[in-house]
Amino acid sequence: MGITKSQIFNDQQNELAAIFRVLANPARIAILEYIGSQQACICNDIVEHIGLAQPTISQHLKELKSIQLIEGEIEGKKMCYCINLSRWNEIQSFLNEFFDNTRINCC
Amino acid sequence: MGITKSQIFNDQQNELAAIFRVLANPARIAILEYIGSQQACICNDIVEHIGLAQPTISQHLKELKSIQLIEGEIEGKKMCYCINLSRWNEIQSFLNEFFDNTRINCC
DNA sequence: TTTATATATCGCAATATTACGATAATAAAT
DNA sequence: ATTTATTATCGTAATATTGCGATATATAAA
Repeated sequence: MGITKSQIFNDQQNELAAIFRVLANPARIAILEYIGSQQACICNDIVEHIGLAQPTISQHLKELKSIQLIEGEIEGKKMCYCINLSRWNEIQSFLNEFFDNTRINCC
Repeated sequence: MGITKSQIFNDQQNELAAIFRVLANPARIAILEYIGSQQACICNDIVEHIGLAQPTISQHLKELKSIQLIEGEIEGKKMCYCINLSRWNEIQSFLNEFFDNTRINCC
């Protein structure tokens, strides 16, 4: 098999897992930290800062965009990426809800 | 290549990614939610509740144990799993730190 | 219009993950 | 001691992920 059986889980569980999956890579963590620390967040700067090949970074940025964690704005021939703050906060709350609701009984 | 280049990232980034990786699966989310909702958390109950094969559940439990999110206690021939509350809280704080520290400037 | 620069996409190789059947290991019950 | 019940491990097939070279695309500069 090898494929996650997402049909047997509910939307909230699948969405949580999807968010965690995007965050489950040190390059993407590093990219988010770098974007968060910069005023300007030019794609090429990210490539140089992280130390992975440009296509690799581009792919990671695409994954981060897929859950709206970051947004890209065209600036001439450059691309300015930034964190989507409202989505950032929304995801943080969503994760905290999961941690808070699950922290209960047992043993 | 296909392997994550963890050498080029720092410990905090790698640890964050490792935690997110364990959480990045709806079956493991469902297992955690189920364990959190029960007083007793017998392995076999988890198997029946989730609806995946017993070896699959056992493997997921192993992953959750690998980051100390849950603990298993032998009770006769049964196994009682429970959430490790101090680790649970520690991880929640660690993730919040990441979200809080990264939520900055840009655009 | 040609050239240079910046980013995205394609295709592939190397690994990692998910799921499960078969089976081993363990402990209670008979 | 044998059987039964519960959980773990092994091996494997199907897929997913990571990373990069080659290349396409797009815009600015010359």
